[in-house]
Amino acid sequence: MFSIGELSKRTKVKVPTIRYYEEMGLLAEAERTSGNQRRYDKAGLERLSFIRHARDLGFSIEAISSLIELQDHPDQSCEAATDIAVSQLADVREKIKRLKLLEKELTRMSKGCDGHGVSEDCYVLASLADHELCERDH
Amino acid sequence: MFSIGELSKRTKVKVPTIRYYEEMGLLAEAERTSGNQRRYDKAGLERLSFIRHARDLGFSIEAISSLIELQDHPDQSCEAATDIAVSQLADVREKIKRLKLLEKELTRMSKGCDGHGVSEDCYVLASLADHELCERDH
DNA sequence: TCTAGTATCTCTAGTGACTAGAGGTTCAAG
DNA sequence: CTTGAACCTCTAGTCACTAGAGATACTAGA
Repeated sequence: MFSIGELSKRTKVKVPTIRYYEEMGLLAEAERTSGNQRRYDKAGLERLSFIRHARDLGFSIEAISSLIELQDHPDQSCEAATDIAVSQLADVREKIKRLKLLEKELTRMSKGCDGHGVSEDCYVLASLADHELCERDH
Repeated sequence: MFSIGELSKRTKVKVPTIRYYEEMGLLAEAERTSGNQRRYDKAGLERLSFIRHARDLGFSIEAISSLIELQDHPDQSCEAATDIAVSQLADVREKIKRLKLLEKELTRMSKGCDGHGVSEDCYVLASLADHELCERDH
């Protein structure tokens, strides 16, 4: 059994975040000492690691909730879990696509001005003001 | 002179968002009719287009504030503007890098399970529970 | 056993960039 | 002059935390 600080150190999840996850129902309510402090065991550590890993991969709290629900019912079909992962993957791909367009546009803008002139002639500012200067949608 | 609804239509920025930008100081306080409704002119339209374009490119409200400040002083050096653009570009590149790692990991996970088994054997859930199963950092 | 210092507790409020809704007023067309 | 859409302000909610206040608990050393 270890304290919330110890759990925090081991999982690299900040203490207030752990409490927040408990409040959101991702973590079961922890056991308490006589002085009302939380105490965790291996199961708690594993669950928090799971949550942290999923968050790192960009899953929402809601999605993680569903994943945990599935984890707690090992006999149920895991279709929902793969669905969530696949949809998360689609999401990530969409974001990458969008960011690549931004990258192109920002690169073009930055190259257009060396920063040594005055605002009036700045290509960065001109590009922002006039969308026509952009090469493509973004 | 046109109404906030008209401005919204022309810029594709929602009405409450326009009011929000005004509150945040991005847009100057609009003139009002005798009945207290906002009225905009070409300058207002252009400024909002600028803001919208910058937001589309992922600039923060704070960054846009600085850019507008520079725009309002055409005689000043535009170094700060290019700095902002370059840092935004670095930010976007960083995000792309990170998302690509996630994409790889999520692809691997999704491929590992067809969704037809039970949760207990689900590779998606197993991967989330055990970081060791991942190929690389993310 | 006492004490000092760190860790923990709960609660409230703030972040960014909006979005939603209530309840009331103004505008423009017919 | 009426009707209905558009507008007004204000408050609160979103997501996933983060920060801070003020109080209590734990733990290591004297």
